[in-house]
Amino acid sequence: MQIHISANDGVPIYVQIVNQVKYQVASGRLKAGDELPPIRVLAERLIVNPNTVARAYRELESAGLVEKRRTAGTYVSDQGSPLARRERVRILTERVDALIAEARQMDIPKDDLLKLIENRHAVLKPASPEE
Amino acid sequence: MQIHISANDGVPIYVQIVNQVKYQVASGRLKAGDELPPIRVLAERLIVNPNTVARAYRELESAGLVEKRRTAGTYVSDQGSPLARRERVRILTERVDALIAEARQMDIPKDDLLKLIENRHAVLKPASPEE
DNA sequence: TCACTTGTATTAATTCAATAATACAAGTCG
DNA sequence: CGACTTGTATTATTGAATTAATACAAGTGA
Repeated sequence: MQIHISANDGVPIYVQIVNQVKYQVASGRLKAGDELPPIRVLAERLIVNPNTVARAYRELESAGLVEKRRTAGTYVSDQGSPLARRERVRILTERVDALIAEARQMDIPKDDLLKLIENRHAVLKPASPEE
Repeated sequence: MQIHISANDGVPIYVQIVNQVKYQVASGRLKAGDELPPIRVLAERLIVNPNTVARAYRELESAGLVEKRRTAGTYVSDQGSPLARRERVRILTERVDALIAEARQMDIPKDDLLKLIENRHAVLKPASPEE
């Protein structure tokens, strides 16, 4: 599993790890059952404190993307499972609610919002791995 | 203009001010041309440093919601003006882009996202002032 | 005009999230 | 069984964001 950290992004290291794992799962480069590197191993590779990787793994677990088997490692969970999908939808729902609230504050009607999403979706066509 | 600050929200004071002004403008309680309280007056009322209010006003200005007339006060700008609307759309576009990126990472198709927004919009029907 | 009220700028203190240092707990698997 | 490898917990450090203290600048409008 390849992960790249850029130091001065303003983006916290643990978030960078989370995002890259998420992307690799979504893109199929990481499949259900695949084992992630042990915390210490990845930490050493990234020249980062093990706690930082631990935090990333913790977030990934609570997002339903991976499962931790105590002393046996961390594994990509089955994304097709109802539980994993439900978790993803739950998280996305939070984001959507925030967006709707903001649109309302701005007095922008729902239909305009939907149109905006259509447009941006078209513009942002190729989901690029790098940010 | 009534503004309420809750101390231990985790939400920065200046953000609370910004949000409440935004909401009052969106809801029509503040209209184009209305004058906001002078920085010092609002600061005293909220028992907060004038700089904190100044920051809120600065953000509101750069969001296109208010206009500052140097020594003559701060006024709600005309939200119908193309400039104000363009600014609001610009800000909303950032949020939308982030949401789309997240949905993609989660491998949730556009149509599901749109459906989710429709649903949440219905659920969240009455935009409540309090959060 | 010119005192007063407005927003601005600069610097410091404080708070809090992110990261690190270090030690602990526990299941695996030879 | 028991050493090893795994994730966990606790505490400290650091750095950035928030808030505050204080002084400045400038247009208004009586």
